[in-house]
Amino acid sequence: MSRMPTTADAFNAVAEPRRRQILDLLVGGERQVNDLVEATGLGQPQVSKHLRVLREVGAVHSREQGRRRLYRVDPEALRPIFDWVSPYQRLWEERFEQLDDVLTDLKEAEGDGNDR
Amino acid sequence: MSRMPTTADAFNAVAEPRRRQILDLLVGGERQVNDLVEATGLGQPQVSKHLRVLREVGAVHSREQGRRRLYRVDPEALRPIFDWVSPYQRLWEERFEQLDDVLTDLKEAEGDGNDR
DNA sequence: TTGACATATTCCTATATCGGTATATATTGC
DNA sequence: GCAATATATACCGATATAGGAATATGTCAA
Repeated sequence: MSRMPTTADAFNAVAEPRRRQILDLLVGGERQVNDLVEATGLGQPQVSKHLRVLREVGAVHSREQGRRRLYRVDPEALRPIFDWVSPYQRLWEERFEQLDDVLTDLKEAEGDGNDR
Repeated sequence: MSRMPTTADAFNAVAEPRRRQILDLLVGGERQVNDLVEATGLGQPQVSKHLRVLREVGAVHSREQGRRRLYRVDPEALRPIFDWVSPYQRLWEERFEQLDDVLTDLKEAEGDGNDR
């Protein structure tokens, strides 16, 4: 077998930095494709293809307005990513607190003359 | 060009569900490879290869103990994912609040003694 | 030393990608 | 209808995968 398709889920779709960039641009509001082409510096077909992937995982939706197509972000599709990664945040925060404790202890120990 | 290597960054590394599963198992504490093989049902070489990818992006570290190798998770490597996705959480929460407001308004419009 | 155990690496193959270029499909305005 | 604009799709080429099987490396124990 090969690697999982980019359209398999949000995790795969968002692994590509250009697609994250596009989503970040859409956070500012609806945009048409040409806007995104200009903002990203990518070719128009490339942007359309990235949008297709994002559409297939539900991360964006589009609405037609004459000959242009307006895209908007659907943050709900990214929730599984947030849900998965959130517990790890607790871990690195705990670790930070432990480091903090160590530093506090060092400060206290500094009281008499030990170097460093 | 082709798709970005899985070892390019944490986003690509965790796009593979098996690797997320392995990380989730390691949250419980250090584990040796055979443990992970049994817990995941994957083949031993597959697990070793996944661990290699996770190591290369810094998501796990290993320590040798005799003939076994103990792996532990390093949550810090996942921080960029959390940082990127967090702002989107606000968006879907806002949306939820809006929905909530709508529901509240509907309730109020309904008029009389209904409990929540 | 020899054999059993634990882990990593190599080779193979099918597959899905990504960018680039060219082209197809609408839609608008004259 | 025709040219111009906006977007999507098709085709190509190079590449990196993921699982499977076989093998290499390393360590312990009798």
